[in-house]
Amino acid sequence: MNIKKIAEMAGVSVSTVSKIMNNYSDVSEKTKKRVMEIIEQTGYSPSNSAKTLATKKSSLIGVIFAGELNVEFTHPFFVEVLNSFKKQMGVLGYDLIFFSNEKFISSGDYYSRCLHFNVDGCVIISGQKMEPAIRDLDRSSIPCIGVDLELTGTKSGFVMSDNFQIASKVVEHFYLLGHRELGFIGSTADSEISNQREAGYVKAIESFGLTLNRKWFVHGDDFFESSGYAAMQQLLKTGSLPKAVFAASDLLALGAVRALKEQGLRIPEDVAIIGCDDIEACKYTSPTLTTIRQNKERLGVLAAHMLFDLINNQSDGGSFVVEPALIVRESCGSRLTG
Amino acid sequence: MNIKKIAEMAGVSVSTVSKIMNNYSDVSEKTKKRVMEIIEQTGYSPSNSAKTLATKKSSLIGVIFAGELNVEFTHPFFVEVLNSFKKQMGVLGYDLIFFSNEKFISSGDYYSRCLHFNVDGCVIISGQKMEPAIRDLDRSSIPCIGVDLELTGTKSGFVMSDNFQIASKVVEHFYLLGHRELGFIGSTADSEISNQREAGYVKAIESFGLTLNRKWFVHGDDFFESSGYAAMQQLLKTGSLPKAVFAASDLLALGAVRALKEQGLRIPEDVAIIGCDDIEACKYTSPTLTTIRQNKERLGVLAAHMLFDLINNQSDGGSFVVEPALIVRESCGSRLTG
DNA sequence: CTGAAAGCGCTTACAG
DNA sequence: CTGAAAGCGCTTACAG
Repeated sequence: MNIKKIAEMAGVSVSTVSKIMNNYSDVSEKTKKRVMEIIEQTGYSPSNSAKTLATKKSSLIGVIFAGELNVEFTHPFFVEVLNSFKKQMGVLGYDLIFFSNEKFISSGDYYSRCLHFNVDGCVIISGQKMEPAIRDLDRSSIPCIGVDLELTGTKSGFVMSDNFQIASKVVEHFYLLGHRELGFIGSTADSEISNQREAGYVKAIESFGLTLNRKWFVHGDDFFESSGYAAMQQLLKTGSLPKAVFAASDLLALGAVRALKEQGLRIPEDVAIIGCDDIEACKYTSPTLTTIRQNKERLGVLAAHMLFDLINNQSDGGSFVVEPALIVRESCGSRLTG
Repeated sequence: MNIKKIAEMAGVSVSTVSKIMNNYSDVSEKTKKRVMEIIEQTGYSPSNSAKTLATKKSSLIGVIFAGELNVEFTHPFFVEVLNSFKKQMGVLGYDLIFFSNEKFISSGDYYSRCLHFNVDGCVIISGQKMEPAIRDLDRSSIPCIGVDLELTGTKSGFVMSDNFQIASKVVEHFYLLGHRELGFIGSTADSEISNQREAGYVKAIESFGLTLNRKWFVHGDDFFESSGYAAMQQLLKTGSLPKAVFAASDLLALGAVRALKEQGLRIPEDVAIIGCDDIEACKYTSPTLTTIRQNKERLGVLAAHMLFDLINNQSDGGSFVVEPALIVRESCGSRLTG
């Protein structure tokens, strides 16, 4: 079934059918109705490739996981942002296409992939480090929104949680619980997100008038559980432990918890722990994990609307920062103050 | 940049460039080399829409989550299958497109969506219940692979874990631990997967010569934690508890654990629990959860290869069943036998 | 081994 | 309000 057959069946021209499908006003109600009925009956849906070829618009949004090849769909934070993004983008009339990295990651040529598929825009989800190829895309004329990734191109924007505020809420919570000796577990120096959280943490410690002790700051190789475990072991080896530790991700926190438990240490009595992300597992761990929740749904919805506006030239990009929330569970004990 | 410009730059015809791009043999090495160099330099990538329009092949695979609108990317089991599927499909030269349900779920017209995008094939991931629209797709000439979903069309196939074997391994484990009073927590009667696991469980109980006690069989509204919690509360209310419970998903199991703990009951001392799926959280819960691991990576890889063969007419569909593995953790106690 | 031309299914000025 | 025709960027018989 194609537009020509529909036109024949309705006894009108192809142009007229096209106009009706695209809601042009200069068609009589009568022909419109007749054609619509035929479209309805036949279940006709215009070929996206032909339409794309003619208009240079595909109604497709490219989804790019920058950096970490093996994470993608299993990353608990991004997947939730993506879920909300997809839903909102669907409402706005777009579908999502996922670029397979395998063949292209070496050349890393995301830009030509975008041209290849004629995507109307991209959402770029940050991995560990920024690939140069992402910069090319950012600088191009293709609308891009970064999630937890600062995109600065003229047709780009980004959304992220306020990492400074995240850190500040953590320090405040520790402070109110009476903890003065604070440690940190982060990812590698490559990770923008980890660095921001660390910088915010340092800043907050200082602004609360607490002593900053760098020996309690350790780093893993990524944001995963085994890195947190290794990092805490590193701390344990020094023989000196902080009273409270902020980990830059929940999985890092859970790894740290495991290392502490293995040494017979109690949480929160011996060491209080706060994670970051509020992944589902936090509720089921022992102790349940106090953490910072990012508003993933809102991040996804914002990303979708920003991208939509960028595509339709109703925005020049910019950025939105979403406020995080402290989720108090068991891993820090109860508040001492009201 | 397009094929015409490449042709001009190389001083050859468009046809020749096309042949080179598509690895036709009847081109001289000399021209081939010259053209390839120009393609390299310019970073030219042919328009997918033009190609699709001309060939009726898009190198795109449609991904469909059938049924559950809100689950999608946050479903811990499917997301891992999908990750492996995507990777393998990428190697085979395909990209993935995700249909937005929002506009179409009412009409549920997946088939016309497939035509719209000219997808070469589809992977359909089962939700709670089977939508009629999936049947239409299954019956169509578009190659489809179901994941945990029995597709029977002539151009269809499916992969799933052996649910009978899952149940049998659970019963065996309970049996060897000395448990004779076995309960079950499932999802709704709509769920094919839950039903299969239950049927397998019943069969295994009987073949082990144990007494089947239907009063210990309860069902939630879905596969999620809160359903498991509610289901266990239902059991608790009856005043009679089994010694061991198999839940059709890990989240159901975790909900059940929560309900038991709230009543001061100990796991595994008072009730042993086995879940299903081996989601990440199992390792972090208290107690850690004994479960059945489905080989998600293998399911994804198999789905990809089966779909590829179906697309290339090298197969008539069929199905693969993947063997599950029992993962022993703390929620059943230690084995009493060797 | 190379190229001219028709065709894929749309949209969009443009003419009427 | 309606339609003929060119064009989007490819591929593919076909002729040479």
